[in-house]
Amino acid sequence: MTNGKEDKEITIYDIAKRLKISPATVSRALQDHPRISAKTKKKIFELADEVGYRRNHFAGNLRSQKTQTIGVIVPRLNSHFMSSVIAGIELMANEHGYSLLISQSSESARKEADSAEAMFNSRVDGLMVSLAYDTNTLDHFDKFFRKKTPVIFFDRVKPHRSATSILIDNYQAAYDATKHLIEQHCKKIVHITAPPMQNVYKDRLAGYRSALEDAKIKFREENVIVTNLTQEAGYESAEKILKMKPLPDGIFVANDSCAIGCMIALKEKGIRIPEQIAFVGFNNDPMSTVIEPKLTTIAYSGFEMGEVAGRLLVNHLNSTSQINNTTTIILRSDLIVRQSSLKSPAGH
Amino acid sequence: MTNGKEDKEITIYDIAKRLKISPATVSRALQDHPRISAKTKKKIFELADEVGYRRNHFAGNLRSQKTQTIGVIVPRLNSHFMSSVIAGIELMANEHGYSLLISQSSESARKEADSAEAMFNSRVDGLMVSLAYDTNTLDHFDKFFRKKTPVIFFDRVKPHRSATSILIDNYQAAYDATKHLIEQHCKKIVHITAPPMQNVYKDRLAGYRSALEDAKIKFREENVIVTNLTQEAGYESAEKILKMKPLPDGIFVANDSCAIGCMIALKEKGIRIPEQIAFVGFNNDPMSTVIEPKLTTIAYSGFEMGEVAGRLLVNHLNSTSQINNTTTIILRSDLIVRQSSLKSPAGH
DNA sequence: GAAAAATATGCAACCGATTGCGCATTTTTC
DNA sequence: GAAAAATGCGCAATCGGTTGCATATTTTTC
Repeated sequence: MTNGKEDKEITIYDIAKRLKISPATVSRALQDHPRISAKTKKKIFELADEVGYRRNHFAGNLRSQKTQTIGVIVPRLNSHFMSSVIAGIELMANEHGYSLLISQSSESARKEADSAEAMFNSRVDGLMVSLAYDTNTLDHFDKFFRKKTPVIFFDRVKPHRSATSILIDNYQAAYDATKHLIEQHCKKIVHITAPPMQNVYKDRLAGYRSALEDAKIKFREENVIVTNLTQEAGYESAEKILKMKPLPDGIFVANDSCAIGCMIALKEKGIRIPEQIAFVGFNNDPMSTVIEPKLTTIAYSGFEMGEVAGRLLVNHLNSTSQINNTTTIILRSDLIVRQSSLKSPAGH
Repeated sequence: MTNGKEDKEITIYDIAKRLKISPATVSRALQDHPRISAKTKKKIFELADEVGYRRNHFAGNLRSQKTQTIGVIVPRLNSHFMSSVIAGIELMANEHGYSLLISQSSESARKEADSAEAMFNSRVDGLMVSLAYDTNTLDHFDKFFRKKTPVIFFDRVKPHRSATSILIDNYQAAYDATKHLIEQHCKKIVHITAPPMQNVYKDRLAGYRSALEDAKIKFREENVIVTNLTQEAGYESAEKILKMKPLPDGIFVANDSCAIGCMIALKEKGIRIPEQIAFVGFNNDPMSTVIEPKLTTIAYSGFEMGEVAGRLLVNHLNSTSQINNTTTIILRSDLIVRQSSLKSPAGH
């Protein structure tokens, strides 16, 4: 069959024996330790290469008590935004020799806690989390904080003195989105969002409110619809909207899929968008360019967020930088104007 | 601060000492070894629980030469289908104590080989792969085959005597899709697909062709448009279509996003869908219900595919079943008829 | 050219769980 | 009641790198 050599794993002991030196020297050489002479290193690297030596992570990690693994917990894996974030994290992690342990909470705080427990037991070197819908305490991460394992929250975050957060300025983004609707002469703007338990929804609500007030439009509780932001929820919200008198002339939704569900329902009822009701979403999901009219939305890159989070964690773990110096990182977001919000003829 | 106990990791030695028994007994008890008495086990479990013992994977894996890790390589992470598959795999893997090492090839055979190499070096217990666009050899998996590490291909597969494949019947699905268009009285049906290097595209092309021939419609090379199946490619393909004389009256696209790109472009040119041109896509992407008219498509569950693949691998690794007995698993797929293909008034 | 400093390598004890083998104790067998 | 079988547990080696400390060798210093 095969060579025979290829079947047995090569260890540093094999290399040491062949070169008549000690395993310690081989180990150090492989780590590019300064105390090993260039000549010896060369010999070792060449032989290692020749015989196809592969470091055994388990032996090394056992000794060094590092796992070279990063845990990632997200609400769900199969959303465009989240899978982009993960792609970004993966890129950074892979580049620096870290592996990813990925788990989803399915928007449940309990499963999030379970995942955290599992991650803890797997002794991940660092943890990245985007919180579930109904997470209202960070107690399940206490173990990590106590052990000084770095934890990074992204997008859906909660402030904590031992953790770093990466997110966009949700307040400002929502302010801009709402202001844009106002500039399109909307007078009655509805906001569809999730329960304001998570920062993202609380801040978006606040931004919406401020924009209204700055334009001397009174904020009204009854113009805020709280849902779970799924596409179905959007569809159902349309009913509530149709019952409003007068009908709103603008709707700002805290996420695109929900906005799209709502638009579809309203269109079925014969509402013209944007003429009767203008729409702004949030996230720049690929779907936002498929719906008709195309959806105005807030764009921010999940991939970039993943990269930033990944880089931050990796740098900290390799201690080129201390994570503690940073508690919050704000990434850029942009309002992308499309037809769904353009009442004025400016929109070519 | 904290208890003090919580800071140091508990090992089986600690438990052994406290109970005045040997670590071997503790180890065996924790594995529910039959030779340890129920009484002893009980004591051990209780203490382990009390002091918060966590098994050290590294020590165990080092000894047992198992990593309890499954490698996953996908073309890209941020597609609805792929992230669903991964969600399915994650579920199964997690349930059985396996971790996932995830990596993306970005549709490049070279990066796929790199990832495979990395997975091999991480000594994954098993590997799941959906092949990149331009992968035309499985040589980069030889190492796994030689080492008898199980490899499962899913969706985008290539037959190999040492690997198992999980996929749908692409031929039949494409046949059904095309037949459906024919039943809608389409006479000239265009097929947009990717280069037929991968099974999925080859089989879909064959199904399309057979359906035509069975309906006594001549298959014409010039009615097949080869692209990379992105949404942009669909958009661009519309140009080619508009130049055809006569215009086709039906288009079967090998994936939804490309179909949608094409539909958007055609709509912009004033083509009426489905009246002038009927559309059928493939994958049942969430976008397919957002486009107008809603897209008829082939539905199959990525989540389920992930679950099946995960279960198969896990069972094999736990040797409750041998994977070698199975070389191919075909999952169910369904034609979902929506407005985009309904020329006849039968549509609801 | 001897002492001091710098460089290069080795020894051996870890890290924590697993497991073949052996011994001791208890139970079964006839 | 002695031999055989079953049960319960411990000893000690093992998996493969890592690293503090010691030792050996070379280079520098004056």
